[in-house]
Amino acid sequence: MTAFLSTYVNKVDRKKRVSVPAPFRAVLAEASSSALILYPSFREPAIEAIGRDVLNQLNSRRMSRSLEGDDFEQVLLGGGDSLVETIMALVHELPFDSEGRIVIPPALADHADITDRATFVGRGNRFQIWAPDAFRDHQGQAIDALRQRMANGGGG
Amino acid sequence: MTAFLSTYVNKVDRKKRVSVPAPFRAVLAEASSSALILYPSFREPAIEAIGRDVLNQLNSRRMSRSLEGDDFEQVLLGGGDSLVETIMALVHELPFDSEGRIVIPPALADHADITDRATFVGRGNRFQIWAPDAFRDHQGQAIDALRQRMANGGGG
DNA sequence: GTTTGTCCCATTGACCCCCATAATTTCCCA
DNA sequence: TGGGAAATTATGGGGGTCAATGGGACAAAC
Repeated sequence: MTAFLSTYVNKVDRKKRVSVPAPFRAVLAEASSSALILYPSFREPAIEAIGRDVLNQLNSRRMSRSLEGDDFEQVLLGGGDSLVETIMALVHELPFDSEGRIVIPPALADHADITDRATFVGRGNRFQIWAPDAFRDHQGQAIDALRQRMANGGGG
Repeated sequence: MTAFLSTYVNKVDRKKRVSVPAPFRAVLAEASSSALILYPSFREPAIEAIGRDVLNQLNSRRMSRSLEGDDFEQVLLGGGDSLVETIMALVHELPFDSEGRIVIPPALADHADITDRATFVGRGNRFQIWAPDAFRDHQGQAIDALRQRMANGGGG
């Protein structure tokens, strides 16, 4: 499985369109469905993005776990995993136009404070979309924290 | 698996291209994918380099571990391993041209202060790319430190 | 009628492929 | 062992291709 790697900053045009970086599109195209799933991050002012296939895997795994445990209440009424259930409701499935662009739904653009530019951040199995300034700050802090951790005898 | 060994200094041409030493390319070609992954070192003003297959293994292992452990939060929002997630964003996957050259991304060239020449340093499982002057200094200090430690009765 | 959204075409600039050359190394054979 | 030929490697440059971006046309919704 190829991964989402690296960071790209693309422009949001006046029609609110933004190109998804070609390497990310290529990763999505490898999966059975190349559709794109977006939802807000709960930890950060960012949009999370995964392929449709990941969501399918996740849900079938949830279902089979409930069935194997004879937890029919979970299958019929849910309730055991509020994080996943909440995210399922917040998800947007977006189509690409013929040039590989998407239109970010206003609710998500608001959440990440994205206006005229968007930073696409590879995270391996998924990627994120940030407002460029916010991401710079966030990444700087993350790197500082890691440097500290490694200087204090951490591995890596 | 054969290892990255020895040190080579190559020229960066005016198109910012630089040949990866043929012995290093040969090591990469042994893997399923011969693509090259670069990312900044956190400890030194140098670029770290590994094969693409290493990242693939790392990511698929992360994904299957999360799914099998029913850690859906990790799949959807990440957060369990800030080192890996941060590096995924800093990574660049570089293609070779038909002559075995790469173009070092500006962000990485800046980090290592590489302009017209680049030193390729074998480190066994990975290799590094340095500005030649910086590497000379660094290596000199490393050797001095080792001499001291051994003179003081230290082990390897 | 106005607005929203999607499809299609145009432009530009960066990147990658191809070709060429020179220097080095390897190989082969005497 | 030495010398020459062939292959490989490092380097330089031109041009075609593709990705990112912009804008217009058409259809659907309000």
